[in-house]
Amino acid sequence: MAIIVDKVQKKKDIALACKDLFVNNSLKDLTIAKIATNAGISKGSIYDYFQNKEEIVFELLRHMMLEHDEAKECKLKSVTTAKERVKIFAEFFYSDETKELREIYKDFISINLTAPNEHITSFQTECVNRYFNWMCNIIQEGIDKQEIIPKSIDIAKGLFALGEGMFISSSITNTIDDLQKELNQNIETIFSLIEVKK
Amino acid sequence: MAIIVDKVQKKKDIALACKDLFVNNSLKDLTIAKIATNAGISKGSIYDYFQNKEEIVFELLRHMMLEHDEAKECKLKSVTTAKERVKIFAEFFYSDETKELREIYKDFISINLTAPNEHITSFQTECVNRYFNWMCNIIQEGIDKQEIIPKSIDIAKGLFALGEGMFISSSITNTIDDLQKELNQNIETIFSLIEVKK
DNA sequence: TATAAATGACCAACAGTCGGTCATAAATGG
DNA sequence: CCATTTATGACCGACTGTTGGTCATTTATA
Repeated sequence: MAIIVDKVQKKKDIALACKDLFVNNSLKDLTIAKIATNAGISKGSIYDYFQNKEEIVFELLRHMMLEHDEAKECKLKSVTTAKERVKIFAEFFYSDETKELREIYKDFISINLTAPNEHITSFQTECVNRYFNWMCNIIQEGIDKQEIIPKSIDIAKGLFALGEGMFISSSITNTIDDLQKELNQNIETIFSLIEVKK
Repeated sequence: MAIIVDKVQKKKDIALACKDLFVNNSLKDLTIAKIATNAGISKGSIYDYFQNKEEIVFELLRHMMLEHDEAKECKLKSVTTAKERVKIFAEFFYSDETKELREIYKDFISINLTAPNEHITSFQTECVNRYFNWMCNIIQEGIDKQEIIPKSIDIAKGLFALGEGMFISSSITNTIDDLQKELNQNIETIFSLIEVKK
């Protein structure tokens, strides 16, 4: 009897329309009014689709991550060794292609640290868990192929956390001069320790 | 001609008076008015000492960290091996004694990720750099004592970042069941790789 | 015409400002 | 040495502008 909009699709449209806005502005400087204007709808309508500003960030992150994960999956297939794969994994934290995603990711971390939002984080929990598992699989494959020693599996999650920790540290304080260099050097060293000696 | 208050001391007093408030509330729920009431002064006076809410967090963090670092220094002296020292270092991320400090630390990370605040972060940069160096020294000492192999030094910063990354991940998403267990297991595994074989 | 979508005026809460008040230390003078 | 004046900085809270979020009303379409 009346138009029925696809709420799921519209949420996605609104979030993606604001991508540049979120990427180029600090979350604090962004107002609902600006976001609404940018998305070409009114302030009131924003609230028909999202409960607050934070939810828009989550929606945006969700879609950018899905896109990124597909690209990553492809790239991971293009190499064969566990070490190469781990390095590709670490690219998330410094490469140019993921610059925009990282900006949103920072907003996401920031939101969740200041104002934990139980019901929204489920997707992100899944997502990070998926990364942990992904890393575990890469390591396990390396073990199965006898590239690296069995106990490498014990530091699989740690490898991901190492990247995350360095990323946060270098974002917040300038305690790391060159994230890419530092990260890859750590990976090299760790692999020299876990590689099977022939 | 008039009373001159020790601004440095008063900043400290205000910040410390609000410790419980910051520890027990999410930063978002705290208003300047609440903070002022809690500190026993007026809203206007808050602005005589701080530019905004964020600065109070920084001030508070500064003092809690200094206190924590002294305690840590003591504790580090009580053990002898690099592995034990690294484990003590990692306690920051999960122990009961540092619970309050961690809450403020989370606020600090959150603030800096959403609204980088150039002129204030210098202390924190120093602080984190100090932690990095601290860890490097612990590792270097272990190398000098021939407990661990020379190239261990290449993952010293990584060891600290690993803790930070796991801490953030476990705070944000429940992707880590037991931070303490996981962290110590990673340290054990890494040390089993870098320990000098006799 | 019935109903969902979209709107923007509206409100309450908040951060941050500013003119005014007051206590006290210094200066003055008897 | 004490009484009085004066200068100053600490402190306050009313005020302003901005923002997040609501809701009665309007608009569009099937």
